[in-house]
Amino acid sequence: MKIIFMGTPDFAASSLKKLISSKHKILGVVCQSDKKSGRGHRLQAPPCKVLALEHNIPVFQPIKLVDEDFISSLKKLEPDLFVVVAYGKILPKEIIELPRLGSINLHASLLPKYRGAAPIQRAIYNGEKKTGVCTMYIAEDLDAGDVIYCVETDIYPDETAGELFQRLAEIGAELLIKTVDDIENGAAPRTPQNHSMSTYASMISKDEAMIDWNSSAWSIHCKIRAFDPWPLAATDVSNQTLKLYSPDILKKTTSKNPGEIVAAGKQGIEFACKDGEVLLIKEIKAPGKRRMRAADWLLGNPIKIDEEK
RNA sequence: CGCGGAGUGGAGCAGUUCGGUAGCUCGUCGGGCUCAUAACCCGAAGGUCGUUGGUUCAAAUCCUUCCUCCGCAA
Repeated sequence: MKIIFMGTPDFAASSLKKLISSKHKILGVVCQSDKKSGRGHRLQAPPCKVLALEHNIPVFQPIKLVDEDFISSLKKLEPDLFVVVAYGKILPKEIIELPRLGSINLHASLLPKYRGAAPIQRAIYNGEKKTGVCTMYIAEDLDAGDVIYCVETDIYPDETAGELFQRLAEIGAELLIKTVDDIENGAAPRTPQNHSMSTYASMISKDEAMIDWNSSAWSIHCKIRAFDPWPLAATDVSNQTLKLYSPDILKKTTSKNPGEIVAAGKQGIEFACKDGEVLLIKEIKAPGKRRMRAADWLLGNPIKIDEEK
Protein backbone atom coordinates (compact mmCIF):
# COMPACT_ATOMS: atom_id res chain seq x y z
CA MET A 1 0.00 0.00 0.00
CA LYS A 2 1.05 3.55 -0.60
CA ILE A 3 1.19 5.37 2.71
CA ILE A 4 1.87 8.86 3.90
CA PHE A 5 3.10 8.86 7.48
CA MET A 6 2.44 11.67 9.90
CA GLY A 7 4.35 11.74 13.15
CA THR A 8 6.99 13.67 15.04
CA PRO A 9 8.75 12.28 18.15
CA ASP A 10 10.58 9.07 19.03
CA PHE A 11 7.40 7.22 19.78
CA ALA A 12 6.30 7.76 16.18
CA ALA A 13 9.73 6.99 14.78
CA SER A 14 9.48 3.40 16.02
CA SER A 15 6.36 2.93 13.94
CA LEU A 16 7.82 4.69 10.94
CA LYS A 17 10.90 2.52 11.07
CA LYS A 18 8.83 -0.63 11.04
CA LEU A 19 6.65 0.63 8.19
CA ILE A 20 9.68 1.50 6.12
CA SER A 21 10.99 -2.02 6.42
CA SER A 22 7.58 -3.52 5.69
CA LYS A 23 6.20 -4.35 2.28
CA HIS A 24 4.35 -1.04 2.21
CA LYS A 25 5.58 2.02 0.41
CA ILE A 26 6.07 5.25 2.34
CA LEU A 27 5.43 8.09 -0.08
CA GLY A 28 6.14 10.87 2.33
CA VAL A 29 6.52 11.85 5.99
CA VAL A 30 4.73 14.79 7.53
CA CYS A 31 6.04 16.15 10.81
CA GLN A 32 6.19 19.26 12.92
CA SER A 33 8.63 21.93 11.90
CA ASP A 34 12.11 21.97 13.37
CA LYS A 35 12.15 23.55 16.79
CA LYS A 36 14.82 25.42 18.64
CA SER A 37 15.50 23.23 21.58
CA GLY A 38 18.12 21.85 23.86
CA ARG A 39 20.98 23.79 25.38
CA GLY A 40 22.00 26.67 23.20
CA HIS A 41 18.62 26.69 21.50
CA ARG A 42 19.87 25.08 18.36
CA LEU A 43 17.41 24.12 15.67
CA GLN A 44 16.67 20.42 15.89
CA ALA A 45 14.93 18.15 13.46
CA PRO A 46 12.30 15.81 14.93
CA PRO A 47 13.19 12.08 14.98
CA CYS A 48 10.74 11.20 12.22
CA LYS A 49 12.28 13.72 9.90
CA VAL A 50 15.75 12.39 10.56
CA LEU A 51 14.60 8.85 9.88
CA ALA A 52 12.80 9.86 6.70
CA LEU A 53 15.79 11.69 5.32
CA GLU A 54 17.98 8.66 5.98
CA HIS A 55 15.71 6.69 3.70
CA ASN A 56 15.33 9.42 1.11
CA ILE A 57 11.65 9.86 1.82
CA PRO A 58 10.21 13.31 1.08
CA VAL A 59 9.47 15.31 4.24
CA PHE A 60 6.69 17.84 4.70
CA GLN A 61 6.65 20.27 7.60
CA PRO A 62 3.64 22.51 7.03
CA ILE A 63 2.96 25.26 9.52
CA LYS A 64 -0.73 25.04 8.78
CA LEU A 65 -2.45 21.91 7.54
CA VAL A 66 -5.16 23.83 5.77
CA ASP A 67 -2.92 25.00 2.99
CA GLU A 68 -3.67 24.53 -0.67
CA ASP A 69 -0.12 23.87 -1.77
CA PHE A 70 0.39 21.31 0.97
CA ILE A 71 -2.88 19.53 0.30
CA SER A 72 -2.39 19.42 -3.42
CA SER A 73 1.10 18.01 -3.02
CA LEU A 74 -0.33 15.27 -0.83
CA LYS A 75 -2.95 14.52 -3.45
CA LYS A 76 -0.34 14.33 -6.15
CA LEU A 77 1.30 11.43 -4.31
CA GLU A 78 -1.96 9.47 -4.56
CA PRO A 79 -1.78 7.83 -1.15
CA ASP A 80 -3.98 4.90 -0.20
CA LEU A 81 -3.78 5.64 3.50
CA PHE A 82 -2.59 8.17 6.06
CA VAL A 83 -0.96 6.69 9.12
CA VAL A 84 -0.75 9.11 12.03
CA VAL A 85 1.30 8.50 15.17
CA ALA A 86 1.90 11.28 17.69
CA TYR A 87 1.96 13.96 15.05
CA GLY A 88 0.99 16.74 17.40
CA LYS A 89 -1.65 18.48 15.37
CA ILE A 90 -5.34 17.80 14.94
CA LEU A 91 -6.19 16.91 11.38
CA PRO A 92 -9.00 18.72 9.60
CA LYS A 93 -11.69 16.63 7.94
CA GLU A 94 -10.40 17.56 4.52
CA ILE A 95 -7.12 15.83 5.24
CA ILE A 96 -8.56 12.86 7.12
CA GLU A 97 -10.66 11.94 4.11
CA LEU A 98 -8.07 12.69 1.48
CA PRO A 99 -6.62 9.20 0.94
CA ARG A 100 -8.59 6.47 -0.79
CA LEU A 101 -8.86 4.38 2.39
CA GLY A 102 -8.92 7.21 4.90
CA SER A 103 -6.65 7.84 7.87
CA ILE A 104 -5.70 5.72 10.83
CA ASN A 105 -3.99 6.49 14.11
CA LEU A 106 -2.01 4.64 16.74
CA HIS A 107 -2.80 5.64 20.31
CA ALA A 108 -1.04 4.43 23.46
CA SER A 109 -3.99 3.58 25.66
CA LEU A 110 -6.91 1.21 25.87
CA LEU A 111 -9.53 3.39 24.25
CA PRO A 112 -11.88 4.94 25.13
CA LYS A 113 -9.81 5.55 28.25
CA TYR A 114 -6.94 8.02 28.28
CA ARG A 115 -7.64 9.89 25.11
CA GLY A 116 -5.37 12.85 24.57
CA ALA A 117 -1.82 14.00 25.05
CA ALA A 118 -0.26 11.92 27.83
CA PRO A 119 -1.97 8.51 27.97
CA ILE A 120 1.13 6.61 29.05
CA GLN A 121 2.09 8.88 31.92
CA ARG A 122 -1.47 9.25 33.15
CA ALA A 123 -2.04 5.52 33.18
CA ILE A 124 0.97 5.04 35.44
CA TYR A 125 0.09 8.11 37.47
CA ASN A 126 -3.33 6.70 38.24
CA GLY A 127 -1.90 3.37 39.29
CA GLU A 128 -3.42 1.36 36.44
CA LYS A 129 -2.42 -2.28 36.38
CA LYS A 130 -2.62 -2.51 32.64
CA THR A 131 -2.68 -0.36 29.57
CA GLY A 132 -2.08 -0.92 25.89
CA VAL A 133 -2.16 0.43 22.38
CA CYS A 134 -5.00 0.80 19.92
CA THR A 135 -5.27 1.54 16.26
CA MET A 136 -8.31 3.43 15.06
CA TYR A 137 -9.79 5.24 12.15
CA ILE A 138 -9.38 8.93 12.69
CA ALA A 139 -12.46 10.94 13.47
CA GLU A 140 -12.69 14.68 13.77
CA ASP A 141 -12.91 14.52 17.54
CA LEU A 142 -9.65 13.75 19.29
CA ASP A 143 -8.98 10.01 19.64
CA ALA A 144 -12.67 9.26 19.25
CA GLY A 145 -12.57 7.26 16.03
CA ASP A 146 -13.70 3.67 15.51
CA VAL A 147 -11.21 1.23 16.95
CA ILE A 148 -9.55 -1.35 14.72
CA TYR A 149 -7.28 -3.35 17.02
CA CYS A 150 -6.09 -3.18 20.61
CA VAL A 151 -3.27 -4.91 22.42
CA GLU A 152 -3.24 -5.01 26.18
CA THR A 153 -0.13 -5.12 28.34
CA ASP A 154 0.61 -5.08 32.05
CA ILE A 155 2.19 -2.07 33.67
CA TYR A 156 5.00 -3.48 35.76
CA PRO A 157 5.03 -2.33 39.39
CA ASP A 158 8.38 -0.55 39.02
CA GLU A 159 8.02 0.58 35.44
CA THR A 160 8.71 4.21 34.60
CA ALA A 161 6.95 6.18 31.90
CA GLY A 162 10.14 6.15 29.86
CA GLU A 163 10.34 2.37 29.97
CA LEU A 164 6.67 1.92 29.19
CA PHE A 165 7.02 4.40 26.34
CA GLN A 166 9.63 2.23 24.69
CA ARG A 167 7.68 -0.92 25.19
CA LEU A 168 4.46 0.52 23.83
CA ALA A 169 6.28 2.06 20.89
CA GLU A 170 7.40 -1.44 19.91
CA ILE A 171 4.08 -3.12 20.57
CA GLY A 172 2.33 -0.29 18.79
CA ALA A 173 4.55 -0.49 15.76
CA GLU A 174 3.76 -4.17 15.34
CA LEU A 175 0.07 -3.59 15.80
CA LEU A 176 0.24 -0.86 13.22
CA ILE A 177 1.75 -3.16 10.64
CA LYS A 178 -0.94 -5.75 11.28
CA THR A 179 -3.58 -3.05 10.99
CA VAL A 180 -2.26 -1.74 7.71
CA ASP A 181 -1.95 -5.28 6.34
CA ASP A 182 -5.53 -6.07 7.23
CA ILE A 183 -6.86 -2.85 5.83
CA GLU A 184 -5.18 -3.75 2.58
CA ASN A 185 -6.83 -7.19 2.71
CA GLY A 186 -10.16 -5.71 3.62
CA ALA A 187 -10.07 -7.71 6.84
CA ALA A 188 -9.81 -4.89 9.37
CA PRO A 189 -12.63 -4.73 11.90
CA ARG A 190 -14.21 -1.50 12.97
CA THR A 191 -15.65 -1.05 16.45
CA PRO A 192 -17.15 2.25 17.60
CA GLN A 193 -15.94 3.44 20.99
CA ASN A 194 -18.21 3.63 23.99
CA HIS A 195 -17.98 7.37 24.30
CA SER A 196 -19.67 7.48 27.68
CA MET A 197 -16.68 5.59 29.13
CA SER A 198 -14.06 7.92 27.73
CA THR A 199 -11.49 9.71 29.89
CA TYR A 200 -8.97 12.34 28.98
CA ALA A 201 -5.25 12.22 29.71
CA SER A 202 -4.14 15.82 30.00
CA MET A 203 -0.59 16.82 29.33
CA ILE A 204 1.93 16.48 32.14
CA SER A 205 3.19 19.81 33.36
CA LYS A 206 6.13 20.87 35.49
CA ASP A 207 3.72 22.53 37.87
CA GLU A 208 2.66 19.09 39.04
CA ALA A 209 6.20 17.99 39.81
CA MET A 210 6.34 18.76 43.55
CA ILE A 211 5.31 15.81 45.65
CA ASP A 212 2.49 16.07 48.14
CA TRP A 213 3.65 13.71 50.87
CA ASN A 214 0.23 13.75 52.40
CA SER A 215 -0.76 11.04 49.93
CA SER A 216 -0.52 7.30 50.04
CA ALA A 217 2.89 5.80 49.46
CA TRP A 218 1.55 4.01 46.41
CA SER A 219 0.20 7.12 44.73
CA ILE A 220 3.52 8.89 45.27
CA HIS A 221 5.29 5.80 43.94
CA CYS A 222 3.14 6.03 40.82
CA LYS A 223 3.75 9.72 40.40
CA ILE A 224 7.51 9.35 40.56
CA ARG A 225 7.41 6.67 37.87
CA ALA A 226 4.93 8.57 35.71
CA PHE A 227 7.12 11.67 35.78
CA ASP A 228 10.30 9.77 34.89
CA PRO A 229 12.08 10.75 32.62
CA TRP A 230 10.22 14.05 32.44
CA PRO A 231 9.55 16.35 34.26
CA LEU A 232 10.64 14.23 37.27
CA ALA A 233 8.84 14.38 40.60
CA ALA A 234 10.60 16.59 43.11
CA THR A 235 10.73 17.55 46.76
CA ASP A 236 12.76 19.95 48.87
CA VAL A 237 15.47 18.56 51.14
CA SER A 238 18.05 20.72 52.94
CA ASN A 239 17.03 23.78 50.91
CA GLN A 240 17.65 21.96 47.65
CA THR A 241 15.04 20.70 45.25
CA LEU A 242 15.78 17.06 44.60
CA LYS A 243 14.34 15.19 41.66
CA LEU A 244 13.39 11.69 42.68
CA TYR A 245 13.83 8.28 41.06
CA SER A 246 13.51 4.66 42.11
CA PRO A 247 10.89 4.68 44.83
CA ASP A 248 10.31 1.69 47.08
CA ILE A 249 7.48 1.26 49.54
CA LEU A 250 8.82 -0.06 52.83
CA LYS A 251 6.99 -2.52 55.02
CA LYS A 252 7.21 -0.35 58.07
CA THR A 253 5.43 2.57 59.59
CA THR A 254 6.44 5.81 61.25
CA SER A 255 4.88 8.26 63.64
CA LYS A 256 6.41 11.15 61.75
CA ASN A 257 4.37 13.63 59.78
CA PRO A 258 4.06 13.29 56.01
CA GLY A 259 7.10 14.73 54.26
CA GLU A 260 9.45 14.31 57.20
CA ILE A 261 12.56 12.24 56.73
CA VAL A 262 12.46 8.98 58.64
CA ALA A 263 15.96 7.79 57.86
CA ALA A 264 18.83 8.50 55.50
CA GLY A 265 21.55 6.00 54.87
CA LYS A 266 23.02 3.46 52.55
CA GLN A 267 19.66 2.44 51.14
CA GLY A 268 18.62 5.99 50.36
CA ILE A 269 16.28 8.51 51.93
CA GLU A 270 13.10 7.41 53.66
CA PHE A 271 10.15 9.80 53.65
CA ALA A 272 7.03 9.62 55.73
CA CYS A 273 3.81 9.53 53.74
CA LYS A 274 0.16 9.60 54.70
CA ASP A 275 -0.94 7.28 57.51
CA GLY A 276 2.62 6.54 58.62
CA GLU A 277 3.62 4.79 55.43
CA VAL A 278 7.28 5.06 54.47
CA LEU A 279 8.65 5.53 50.97
CA LEU A 280 12.31 4.89 50.24
CA ILE A 281 13.97 6.95 47.52
CA LYS A 282 17.04 5.22 46.14
CA GLU A 283 18.17 7.69 43.49
CA ILE A 284 18.01 11.45 43.16
CA LYS A 285 19.21 14.33 41.03
CA ALA A 286 20.38 17.47 42.80
CA PRO A 287 20.48 20.88 41.10
CA GLY A 288 23.31 21.08 38.60
CA LYS A 289 24.20 17.44 39.19
CA ARG A 290 23.56 14.25 37.36
CA ARG A 291 21.47 11.38 38.57
CA MET A 292 23.08 9.63 41.51
CA ARG A 293 22.36 7.18 44.29
CA ALA A 294 20.71 8.97 47.18
CA ALA A 295 23.30 7.42 49.49
CA ASP A 296 26.10 9.08 47.52
CA TRP A 297 24.44 12.45 47.70
CA LEU A 298 24.09 12.07 51.45
CA LEU A 299 27.87 11.73 51.85
CA GLY A 300 28.38 15.31 50.81
CA ASN A 301 25.02 16.58 52.09
CA PRO A 302 24.42 14.97 55.46
CA ILE A 303 20.94 15.20 56.91
CA LYS A 304 20.09 15.50 60.56
CA ILE A 305 17.30 13.13 61.47
CA ASP A 306 14.93 14.14 64.22
CA GLU A 307 14.18 11.49 66.79
CA GLU A 308 11.02 9.52 66.29
CA LYS A 309 8.29 10.86 68.50
C1' C B 1 25.62 34.43 19.97
C1' G B 2 18.99 32.61 24.58
C1' C B 3 19.66 32.35 30.39
C1' G B 4 21.90 29.95 34.67
C1' G B 5 24.59 25.97 37.61
C1' A B 6 28.68 22.35 37.85
C1' G B 7 33.77 19.72 36.90
C1' U B 8 38.88 18.67 43.33
C1' G B 9 41.93 10.55 44.96
C1' G B 10 37.08 5.20 43.14
C1' A B 11 31.89 7.99 45.03
C1' G B 12 29.55 12.45 47.16
C1' C B 13 31.30 17.15 48.89
C1' A B 14 34.46 21.41 51.42
C1' G B 15 38.34 24.65 50.13
C1' U B 16 38.00 29.66 45.44
C1' U B 17 35.38 35.68 48.33
C1' C B 18 40.94 37.72 50.42
C1' G B 19 46.65 33.29 45.93
C1' G B 20 50.92 30.48 50.46
C1' U B 21 51.61 22.29 53.06
C1' A B 22 45.20 18.63 49.36
C1' G B 23 40.67 18.53 53.59
C1' C B 24 35.69 15.97 55.06
C1' U B 25 32.20 11.85 54.80
C1' C B 26 32.32 7.15 52.46
C1' G B 27 34.56 3.28 49.56
C1' U B 28 39.06 0.17 48.73
C1' C B 29 43.36 -2.57 50.86
C1' G B 30 45.96 -4.37 55.48
C1' G B 31 45.56 -5.29 60.70
C1' G B 32 42.65 -5.51 65.37
C1' C B 33 38.14 -6.34 68.43
C1' U B 34 33.91 -9.72 68.36
C1' C B 35 30.07 -15.85 68.78
C1' A B 36 29.29 -12.59 64.71
C1' U B 37 28.46 -8.18 61.59
C1' A B 38 26.73 -3.88 56.86
C1' A B 39 28.99 -2.16 63.78
C1' C B 40 33.54 -0.41 66.33
C1' C B 41 39.20 0.54 66.75
C1' C B 42 44.22 1.14 64.32
C1' G B 43 46.97 1.78 59.85
C1' A B 44 47.84 2.33 54.42
C1' A B 45 47.35 3.21 49.36
C1' G B 46 45.10 6.53 46.02
C1' G B 47 44.56 13.44 43.38
C1' U B 48 48.61 16.40 36.42
C1' C B 49 42.35 20.14 41.40
C1' G B 50 38.26 19.08 33.37
C1' U B 51 41.57 21.44 29.27
C1' U B 52 44.75 25.59 26.93
C1' G B 53 47.60 29.83 27.56
C1' G B 54 48.69 33.94 30.82
C1' U B 55 49.72 36.99 35.56
C1' U B 56 52.88 35.82 39.95
C1' C B 57 58.46 34.33 43.99
C1' A B 58 54.06 31.21 44.42
C1' A B 59 47.59 29.36 41.26
C1' A B 60 42.43 24.42 43.01
C1' U B 61 41.99 29.88 44.05
C1' C B 62 42.97 35.65 39.56
C1' C B 63 42.56 36.46 33.85
C1' U B 64 42.07 33.53 29.10
C1' U B 65 40.87 29.19 25.27
C1' C B 66 38.32 24.94 24.61
C1' C B 67 35.72 20.37 26.34
C1' U B 68 32.07 17.71 29.17
C1' C B 69 27.78 17.36 32.42
C1' C B 70 23.09 19.50 34.61
C1' G B 71 18.82 22.87 34.94
C1' C B 72 15.61 26.73 32.61
C1' A B 73 13.55 27.23 28.00
C1' A B 74 11.20 24.23 23.91
